[in-house]
Amino acid sequence: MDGVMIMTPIPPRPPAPPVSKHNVTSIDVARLAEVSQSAVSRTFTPGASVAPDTRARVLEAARKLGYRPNAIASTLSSRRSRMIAVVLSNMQNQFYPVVVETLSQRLQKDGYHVLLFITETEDADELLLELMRYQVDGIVMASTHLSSGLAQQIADARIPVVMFNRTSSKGSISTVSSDNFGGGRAVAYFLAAGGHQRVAYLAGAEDSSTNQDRESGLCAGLAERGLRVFARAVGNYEFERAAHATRELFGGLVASADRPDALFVASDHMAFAAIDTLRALGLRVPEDVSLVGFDDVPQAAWGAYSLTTIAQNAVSMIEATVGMLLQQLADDAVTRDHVVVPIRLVSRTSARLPSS
Amino acid sequence: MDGVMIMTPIPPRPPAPPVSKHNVTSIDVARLAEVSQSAVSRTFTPGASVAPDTRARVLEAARKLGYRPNAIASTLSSRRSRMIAVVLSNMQNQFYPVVVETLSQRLQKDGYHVLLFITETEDADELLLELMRYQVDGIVMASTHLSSGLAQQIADARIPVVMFNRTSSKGSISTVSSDNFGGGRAVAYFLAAGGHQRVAYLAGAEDSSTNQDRESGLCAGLAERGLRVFARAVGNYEFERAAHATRELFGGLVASADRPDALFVASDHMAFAAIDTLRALGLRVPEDVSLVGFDDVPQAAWGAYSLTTIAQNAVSMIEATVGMLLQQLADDAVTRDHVVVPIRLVSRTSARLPSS
DNA sequence: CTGAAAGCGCTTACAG
DNA sequence: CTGAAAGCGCTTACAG
Repeated sequence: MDGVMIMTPIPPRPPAPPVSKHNVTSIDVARLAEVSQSAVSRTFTPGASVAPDTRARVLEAARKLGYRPNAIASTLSSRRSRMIAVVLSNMQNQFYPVVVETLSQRLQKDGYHVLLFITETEDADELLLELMRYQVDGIVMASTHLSSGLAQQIADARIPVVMFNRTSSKGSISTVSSDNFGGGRAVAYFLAAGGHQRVAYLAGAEDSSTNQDRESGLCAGLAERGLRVFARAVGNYEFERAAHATRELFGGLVASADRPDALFVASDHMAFAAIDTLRALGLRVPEDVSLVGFDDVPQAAWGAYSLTTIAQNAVSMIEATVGMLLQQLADDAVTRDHVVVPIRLVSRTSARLPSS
Repeated sequence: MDGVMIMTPIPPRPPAPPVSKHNVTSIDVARLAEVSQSAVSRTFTPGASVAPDTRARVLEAARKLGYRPNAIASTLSSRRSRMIAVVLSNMQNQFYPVVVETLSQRLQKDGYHVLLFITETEDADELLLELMRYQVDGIVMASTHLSSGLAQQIADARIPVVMFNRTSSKGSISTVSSDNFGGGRAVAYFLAAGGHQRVAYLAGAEDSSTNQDRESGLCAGLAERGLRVFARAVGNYEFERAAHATRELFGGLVASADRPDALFVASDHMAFAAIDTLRALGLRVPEDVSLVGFDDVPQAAWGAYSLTTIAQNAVSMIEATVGMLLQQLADDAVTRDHVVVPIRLVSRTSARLPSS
């Protein structure tokens, strides 16, 4: 029966109640309240000057009629939609659902709404242009990169953009990211202090700034401790590819003394795949291999993984993002800032502790 | 340094290029193409009648000017926004990120956009009213319930609504859900066939239709096999509460022969908490306790859990949801259908298999 | 504080 | 197929 659906039609609704098709507008309210349409508009515009009793009569009439200002009409005339576009890919990585949830609640708190776009592809240009048709007040890009041509177009249109959890080589767009380099280095220090000699790296997407910075940090930190990256494979931030990369790194060396004794994985999502794979190979975590992830997604704390990882402070990152957006909206000016949010190493049980 | 941010200001942009603040409109395009503004509008309206060479001149002019029709103005005059509101809570449960991703890609394919609302609270009414200000073409409710008063208002406004993964006792709103009763019953059959005698149930939110149907199915199925639910605790679809509920069910009985030998958990998300907790208590899954979840989220397949579970067919559910929405939009009529999508038991290793 | 009126940028009968 | 024009429901100077 797979794939079949059971439809249970319900008899047609009883004849519609005598509700006019006409939506109630500010003019209807004005008529009932015996004021001008402008007065109605002002009553619903924060900060506009309306006499207290005018306002009271308007509100009363609005309540009676069930009036709500039409946000689309308001957008057309005020050029403010109170919509923020959020562009994402990769909802598989639990970091992003957390971000979407926190971000959307944060924006709702300030009366903004989220227009969501999910794209797996690199075809961000067409998508962004489509977004701009909706007169969004700002854009949060937590996915892909921006072509420089498009970045220029958006800047010309005076739409604030923030790149979230990625930096741009051009520096021409505002960015918010964690201290990825510092995170990679902290892992290096931690593993070196734990006496590990052969630290492998499981990379995310090669062309992503997060991966590059985390890896640079790891290399720099290991170098400071007289070590270097012992082995490396690429997981592209994907679960299956991470499992495969782990097999590459350990597959032939399970019984060998020459296998990595530690593995730094560029994201928790890939780290779960790595742990599953190591265990399937018969290797124990952390007795045989210490493992450290990056993100501190909710599952990292789950008992079956208990992942030592670098925590990204999603709340701070979002606070910075929203702050930058709202500031630019308030000033009616597009700026370019680069915020780097500190990270924190969360030690659980997937990596051997420094013996000290 | 936790909580501190490092801001790296970038010098102000060079003087803006000579781009007029004026957005390019259909009038600008009409002027350049030497046609009427109506002709421009028709060129961008699928199905409108425009002579081929008029269209060509318009497109050429539009390309030169970088023109894109303003979707807000279009919404105001056509009363079609091509935006669908999606209301969610609980992005922690990985089923919902999967749904958001699939749903938003499915809608994008048809030229619709997702206006996202995340609400933890039961205060859906205010939220929905706010949504309606944006003239959304339809609403997908994958969260909370609808007060009957509000449901009526929405129906009066002729806005199609689909309740996703929940049913309503009133039947006055379209719904799409899995065969939750059938899923619960399938679990009962499966566990009974595996020789389990003491089947416990870890409930989701008591007032949710999904929980009620899954539990009814379990009870019915067990009854058919001459069994009944041996014990029960409530996890409310939350991870921590599920862990706590598991301790309630097994805490004092670890060494007892009188503890449950199987546990059906109303969602995978809670099932992960249950497995972690059982293991922490020293109980083996499935040797000491068989465990079955519901949803088949991506993590259910992860090695550390390898969860036997009832798979919801998210793609079919979404297809049905979008189909109903688009159909109603096309017919300009609000209907009420109830779609039930078949489920499938996915047997992994967290539950003992029927010996046959 | 208030009202009349122009304007935001489209769509859509209507007449040709 | 085409153009002139009304209208969608607001906001916002402007004048009082």
